[in-house]
Amino acid sequence: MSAEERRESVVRAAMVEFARGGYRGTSTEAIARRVGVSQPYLFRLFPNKQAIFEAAAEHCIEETWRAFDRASEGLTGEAACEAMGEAYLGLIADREQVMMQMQIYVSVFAAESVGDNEIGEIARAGWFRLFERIRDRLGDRVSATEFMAHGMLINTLVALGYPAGHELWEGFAELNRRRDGEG
Amino acid sequence: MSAEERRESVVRAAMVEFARGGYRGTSTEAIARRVGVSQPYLFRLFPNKQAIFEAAAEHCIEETWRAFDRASEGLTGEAACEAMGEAYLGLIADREQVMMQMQIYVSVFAAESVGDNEIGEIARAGWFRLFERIRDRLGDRVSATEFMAHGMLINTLVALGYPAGHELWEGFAELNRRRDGEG
DNA sequence: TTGCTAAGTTATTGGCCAATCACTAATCTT
DNA sequence: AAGATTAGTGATTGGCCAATAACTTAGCAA
Repeated sequence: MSAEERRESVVRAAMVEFARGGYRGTSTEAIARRVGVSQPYLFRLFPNKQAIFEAAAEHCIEETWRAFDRASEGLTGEAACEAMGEAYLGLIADREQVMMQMQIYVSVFAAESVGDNEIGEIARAGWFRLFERIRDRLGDRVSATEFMAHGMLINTLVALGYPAGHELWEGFAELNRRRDGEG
Repeated sequence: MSAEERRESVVRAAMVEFARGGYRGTSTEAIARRVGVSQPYLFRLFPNKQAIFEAAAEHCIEETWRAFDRASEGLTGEAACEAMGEAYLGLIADREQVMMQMQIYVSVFAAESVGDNEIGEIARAGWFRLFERIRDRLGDRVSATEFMAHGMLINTLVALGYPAGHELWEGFAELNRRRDGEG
């Protein structure tokens, strides 16, 4: 397998592992095992552990957008909003995608606390790009902000692991119904 | 100082450290240093590191509610919502309070991935209790859900470290103005 | 003043982990 | 077929860290 192909499989494996354990709680050994290569070989493909995390973070944000894009292609405004909302509910079927997003958020502060702004800049740029694309599709900033807010609530409910049918999920569903009714 | 008083100061110190580094990225040594005691003494006060994290998590959620409670005492409905929204903006002045919340969220999944449901149960119970109290104050479930969603968006913007005045913050402010106008 | 209790320390250990080094095996080039 | 490039491994190391064990100090009661 070429180095470039390997790098891609490392990024996918890293996403799964980092989603579970976070940056500090994930060993390069665990990533290597999942890829099926030796641990030292990761350091031929990436300069260090942080570079793997950054690549996984980039990939995660792009993947999120692709899911929204696919779901709402050709739509705008309220129709796009509904399509993307459904896409989000599909996305969270695997908790890992959501968890990786949250791991990015907490890693920014940790990194910046020790003087490293690199992850932060990647994350801020990536997240803002996601926001802009959503805003362009929904047509206005306020709708996009509200969409993101709902997304962040979903992330939290998923992370905390409330089972389907819990009152918190019901509350969210009711909120959506009411919004769709008004909109 | 009595053991009980020490335990309380450990919890406060632990919140700061865990907020920055997360569970795995925080050493008991760092917590002890912040408290001003030796590292092994922590294990006289708590059975293990996880117990310290759990205590800090509990404390964090309770503290959040106290801030809301103080701000909205005697108010209900829309007035309570505005008061609590302002309180939230005050809360995030120290990024640590917000970050500890997010660290709780990601720690639940990490713990449950290795078969430990304890943190998860504490976090789910604590967060739901927070939700119920807010719902009771705001008067209905949908308002509470929306309030929480906005809170989770704020958490994310804070975690990612967007500076005040960034378009994302402006979008949020506009959303609030519009909602207040309608409400 | 002795003996007890509660607060606290120093020293240590066993395990994990990122990263480096030196090496091997296969494929491609000329 | 020789030399060069590319993919990949095994062994190791130095540092960190949770937790334990053994010891110390200070107050207090009889």
